[in-house]
Amino acid sequence: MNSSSNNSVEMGGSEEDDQMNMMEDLRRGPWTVEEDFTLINYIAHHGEGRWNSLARCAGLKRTGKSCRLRWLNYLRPDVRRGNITLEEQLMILELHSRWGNRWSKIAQHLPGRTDNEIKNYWRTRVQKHAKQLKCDVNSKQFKDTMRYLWMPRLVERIQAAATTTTTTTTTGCSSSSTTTTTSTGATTNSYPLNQSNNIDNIVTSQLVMPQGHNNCGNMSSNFRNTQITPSYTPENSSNTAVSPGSDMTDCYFPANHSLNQNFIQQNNPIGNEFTDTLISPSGYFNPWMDYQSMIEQNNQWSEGGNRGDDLSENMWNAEEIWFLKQQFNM
DNA sequence: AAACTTCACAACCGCCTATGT
DNA sequence: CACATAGGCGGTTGTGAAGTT
Repeated sequence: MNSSSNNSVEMGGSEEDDQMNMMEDLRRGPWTVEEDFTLINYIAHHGEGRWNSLARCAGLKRTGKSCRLRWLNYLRPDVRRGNITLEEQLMILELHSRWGNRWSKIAQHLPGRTDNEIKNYWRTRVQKHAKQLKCDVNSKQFKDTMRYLWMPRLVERIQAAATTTTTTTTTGCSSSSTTTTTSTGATTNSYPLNQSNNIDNIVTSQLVMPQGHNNCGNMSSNFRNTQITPSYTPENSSNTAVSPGSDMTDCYFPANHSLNQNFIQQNNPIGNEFTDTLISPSGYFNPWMDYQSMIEQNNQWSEGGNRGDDLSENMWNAEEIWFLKQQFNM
C-alpha cells in the first residue's frame, strides 16, 4: 500500500483501470474523510452500481474498483465492525469446511461481515494456528482439529457464556437470556446476543443447549473441572470480542462425543450438513490416531520449550491426556 | 524511553468468471 | 460471438497499534 495520501496511479491493475489511469490521475492508498463523504453522499442520492462511472460522476479520482471495495468493506451502513464473535467464528469454521475459500459466499451468511474481513480473520487467526501446529491449513489433521476440537469448543464456550449471562440475569443484570421449554419438555436456554444482527438468528438462536448437558455423562470429574479452562472468564468470552482463548489456543478434546453430537444434531445452526461435517460422514475421524498426533504435538511443544505461544501452555495438559486415555481405553 | 517485533486489517493487484450490450 | 464491465477471489503489501526487548 502506498502510504502517501496524494499518490496517484501510474500503472493500474486491470485493463479498464489502465485505460482510466491513462486518462486521468487516480488516487490510491488510504481514503480520506472527504472521499468517504463524497462516496457516501453520491451513493445515497444515486445508489450503487456502475462503479467506474460512479467514480467519475462523483468526482472521485479513484478507480471504480476502489470505490466498490471501499463502499462494500467499509462505508456500507450495514457493515458490522468490531471483533468476530464466538458465534461468527463457529459459522466461519463450519462454512469454510464446507465451501473452502469462497469468502463472499461465507460472508453472505454473516450479515454485516465482508468477505475481506472473513478472509483476514482466516489468514491471521486460523492459518496462524495451523502454522503453530506445524501442519498445513488444508491438511486432514488440521481440519480434524478444527472440526472435532475447535468447533465443539466454541459451541461449549457459547453455551458457557450464555449460562453465565443467564446467571447474571437472575442477579439483576439487564441481559435478556431466556429459559424456555421445548415441545418435548426439555428446558432449554437460548442465547442473548446482539439482537440486531441476523447472524444471531442463524446461529445463536439455534444454539439451544439441552439443560444440564454440562453434566457430561461419563466424563471424569477431573476433566469436568477443566472444561471451563482457566483462560475462560465471562469477561473474555463475551459475545463481542475474540479473546485469545476463543481461538484454538485453549481448545481441548470434546468432553463427551455423543453428547456433543446430540447437541449439534439438535441445534444445528445451518442445517443437517453441519451435523454431518462434525460427525464425519466419511468416518475417517479416528480418535486414537488423533490422540497419537496430539501427543506428538504435545511432545514437540514440550521438547521445544515455551516458544512464547500459548499453544504450548494450554493445548493439552497432563490431566487432559490422562482423560483421553480413559476415554478411549488406551 | 527507544528500538524492534508482531499483529490486525485496509487496500491493492492480477487474474478469473459472470453478465450485459 | 465479441467485447466491455462488474464482481469474486487469492495473494500480497503497507501501516499503525500493541507488545516485547
